[in-house]
Amino acid sequence: MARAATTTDAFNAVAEPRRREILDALAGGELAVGDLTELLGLAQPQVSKHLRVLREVGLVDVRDDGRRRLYRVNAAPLREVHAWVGRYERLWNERFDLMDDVLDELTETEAETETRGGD
Amino acid sequence: MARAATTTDAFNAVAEPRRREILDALAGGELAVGDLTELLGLAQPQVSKHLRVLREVGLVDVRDDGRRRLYRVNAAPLREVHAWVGRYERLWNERFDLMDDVLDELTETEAETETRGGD
DNA sequence: TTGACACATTCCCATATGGGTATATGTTTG
DNA sequence: CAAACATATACCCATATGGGAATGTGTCAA
Repeated sequence: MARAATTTDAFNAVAEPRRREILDALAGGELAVGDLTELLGLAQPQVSKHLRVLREVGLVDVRDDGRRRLYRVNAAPLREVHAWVGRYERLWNERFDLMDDVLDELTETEAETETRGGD
Repeated sequence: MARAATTTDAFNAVAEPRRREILDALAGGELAVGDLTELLGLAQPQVSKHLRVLREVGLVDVRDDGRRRLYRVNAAPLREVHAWVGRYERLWNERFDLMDDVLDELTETEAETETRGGD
């Protein structure tokens, strides 16, 4: 099997930096494809393709406006991502507590070393 | 260019469900590779390869214990993910508020419709 | 030292990717 | 209608993937 499709879920869709940029841009409100190509400095077909992926996982909605298509964010699929990552919030805090302990120990060790006159 | 490497960052590393399972398993504490293969029902080489990816993005640390290798979570790299997704929390809530509005409107419409005696 | 054990690495392969470029579809204007 | 504009799709390609299977590396026991 190969890597899971980018359209599998929000996790995969959002792993691509360009798609995160698109969502960030759309966070301010509806934008047309042309606006996005300009903002991202990316060619139009690529933008359209990224938007397709985002649409397929439900991260954006489209609306027709004459010959343009206005895209807007639908953050709902990000809830799952947020929920999963959120479960680790406690862990990375603990991690930093541990880090502090280690740093303290290092400081003590250095103090001892200096007392002994170096290695 | 092809898709970004899974070892590029936590976003990409965590897009793979198996790797999320591994992290979930390790959330309870240190585990050896063998424990993980059993828990995930995945072959040992595959587990080792997933662990390599997780190591390369700093999501796990290793420790030697005789002929086994104990892995533990290091959630720090998930902070960035959490931070990015977190910016959309307000948006998906707004989204649900809008949904509520829509539902209200629908209810009203139905009420009218019933008053008028159906469609 | 040999064998058993635990894990890492290598090779093979079908697959989807993302960018580039060209072209199709659809809409507005003249 | 044709031309211009906005967007979507199709195609080509180098690349990394993740699983399967085989093998390499290092550690413990007899």
